Amino acid sequence: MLTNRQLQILQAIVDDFIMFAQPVGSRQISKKKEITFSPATIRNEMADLEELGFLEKTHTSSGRVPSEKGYRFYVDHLLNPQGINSRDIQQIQSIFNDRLVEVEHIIRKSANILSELTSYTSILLGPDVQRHRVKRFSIVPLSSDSAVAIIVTDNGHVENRMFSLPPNFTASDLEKMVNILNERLVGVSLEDIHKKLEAEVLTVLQQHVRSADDFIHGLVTATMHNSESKIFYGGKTNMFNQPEFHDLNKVRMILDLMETTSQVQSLFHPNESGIQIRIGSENKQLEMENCSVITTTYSIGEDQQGAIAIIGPTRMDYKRVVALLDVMRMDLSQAFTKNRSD
Amino acid sequence: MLTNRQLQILQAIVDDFIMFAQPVGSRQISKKKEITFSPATIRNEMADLEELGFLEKTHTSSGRVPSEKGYRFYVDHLLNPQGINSRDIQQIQSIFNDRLVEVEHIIRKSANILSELTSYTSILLGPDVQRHRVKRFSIVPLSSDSAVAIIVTDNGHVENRMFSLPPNFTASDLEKMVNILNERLVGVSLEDIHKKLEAEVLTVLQQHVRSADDFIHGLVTATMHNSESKIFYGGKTNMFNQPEFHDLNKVRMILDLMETTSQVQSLFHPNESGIQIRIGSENKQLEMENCSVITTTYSIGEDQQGAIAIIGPTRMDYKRVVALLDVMRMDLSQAFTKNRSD
DNA sequence: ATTAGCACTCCTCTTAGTTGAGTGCTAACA
DNA sequence: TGTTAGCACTCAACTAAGAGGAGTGCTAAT
Repeated sequence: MLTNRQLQILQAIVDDFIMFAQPVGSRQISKKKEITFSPATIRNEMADLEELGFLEKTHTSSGRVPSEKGYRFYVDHLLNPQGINSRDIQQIQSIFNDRLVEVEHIIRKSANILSELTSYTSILLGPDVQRHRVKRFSIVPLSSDSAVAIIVTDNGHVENRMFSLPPNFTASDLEKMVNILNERLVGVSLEDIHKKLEAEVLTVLQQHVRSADDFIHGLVTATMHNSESKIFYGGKTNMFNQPEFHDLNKVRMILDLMETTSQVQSLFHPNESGIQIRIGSENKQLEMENCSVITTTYSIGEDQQGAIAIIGPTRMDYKRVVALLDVMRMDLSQAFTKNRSD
Repeated sequence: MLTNRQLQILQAIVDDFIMFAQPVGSRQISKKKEITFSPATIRNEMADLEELGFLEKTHTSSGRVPSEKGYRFYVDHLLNPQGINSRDIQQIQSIFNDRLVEVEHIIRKSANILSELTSYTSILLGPDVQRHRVKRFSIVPLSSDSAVAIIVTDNGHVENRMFSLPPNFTASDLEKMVNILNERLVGVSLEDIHKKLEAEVLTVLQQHVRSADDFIHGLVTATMHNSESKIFYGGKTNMFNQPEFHDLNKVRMILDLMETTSQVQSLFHPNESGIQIRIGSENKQLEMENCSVITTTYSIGEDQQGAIAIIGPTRMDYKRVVALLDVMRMDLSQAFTKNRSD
């Protein structure tokens, strides 16, 4: 158990390092007004804190730097939630100023504002399209041998896919088909379409429409690799500002990671609620060794969910980011559920 | 006018510098087998070439480096077109292997393969959606007060936009509306929809559908900011490989530029045909001082056009990139026009 | 228990010296 | 007259040595 004084010193060190990115020494700490004891005392405490694993030295006679354990303790116990200033709130509100109807626009704008306010990189996940339900299914023929299948979901999302038509496929065939599909698929979620098609609809179609096999096959494969939730980025190059990322290789690895959808998605932890903080190697990705990732979720409508992530150095301004994310998630959730009941 | 020997030396220097990224000296050149004269002679010629502005020195006693004028001369006069090897061609062909129907998939894959083959960054512009023509217009109501408008174009592209319905808008209103819109809009290109709506359709609609004003207004604004052609990137971080981009600031500026749609679009010169090469400051963007951009176009269907750009250092392997782009544009054009007449 | 004092560490910056690649010029050569 | 060998000179890049300074740990005094 840490003494009060140790807590105070640990906090001062982490705060200072977050601010200046320089190893912090005992004198530096002693100058702060909330600190009442001498550099020598601080040095003793620092030695203890180091022994406990909360601090590290870069070399024998350097100042101290928080360890991952130090950051962890800091965010768990020393992060007295603090409001953000009104200018920040104003900026966030500006997202909703221009009465944008489309979810996508709002999210895109949110990503940009978040990265601006934090000066880190933001990633926003849109709603999970897989859980939308089919509102309307339609097919628009383009030529004698190709057509576009369109699915509109209850949330107004539109999925579309081109496919080729079997030869001698008539307009009435198509109509029958669309009718059958609408009867059966409306209300089914996108993730279930594939199953549903194979289990029920396939046989019905084969009874009513000739030469449908090819067609169905195309349709099934088309619905198989459905699109995942869209990903929006803000401030991709913001990390260049951070002194810890003056290393080309690190930056490159992170940028590359952000191009890989699956990697990005594994940054999120949709099952946990509230705000999650992963510090350095707590992230599964090796590339993220020197990064912290703060994530949270927001709700879209009744049962949809989106997610937000902020990526920065482990020396991240946790207090500010957590506060900002908190406001953001609330505002987004509110905007998207209000929208719906409009 | 340059002598034969000067041409030979200039070519050797540019080739060498492209390969090794090091200032090249007279000895280095004299060792090449196609060079038959001594270092001293080469030094004299180099001095002349420098005076003529084709070469530069990094300091008094360094080897020579091609100037922008040198590169320009090189690509204009010394770039004997050379085939690419069969492995490259095979890789390019692999884009078309898996019978993808969708333009978007092919383009996405092309961007990746191009960046792999060149080890530079590739940017592909999809077809210019603005010039597609409306094939079908439809509206799907989501709730009592909102709906999705969907436009399917002759090329199978789907545009959709949410908008709010005026209160007391009935299903039959909607049907009338959709019928009118289809009668008038089918065959109109997306860029003209806006005009057409205002000029003709507006009055007709007002006659037939009550309380349509709001609706039309929404529709008009929705069609106004239509989406531009989609942009696909390949190998965004490839430039990290180039020694000239070991400078964080340069990389950052270029990456930032690539996030700005308007900037990216101004890299292209759609009116010129064939393959364009912009070297260093020939690019309008300041950020591109140290880059060369090679662009070309490919055709999609009868009258659509896409574009390709490769961004690399001025010390780019022009010969290879030009050859690759040439194959690529042909293959893409062929694939997309074949697809259509299938 | 706290703190002033002090020896010690080691990073960082500066200066000086060395090396080597490459040039330009001159004079010899074919 | 064009080509080339030879040589003095330049300058970036590397190495070594020394000075300065921030910061520590320990001891002894308060």
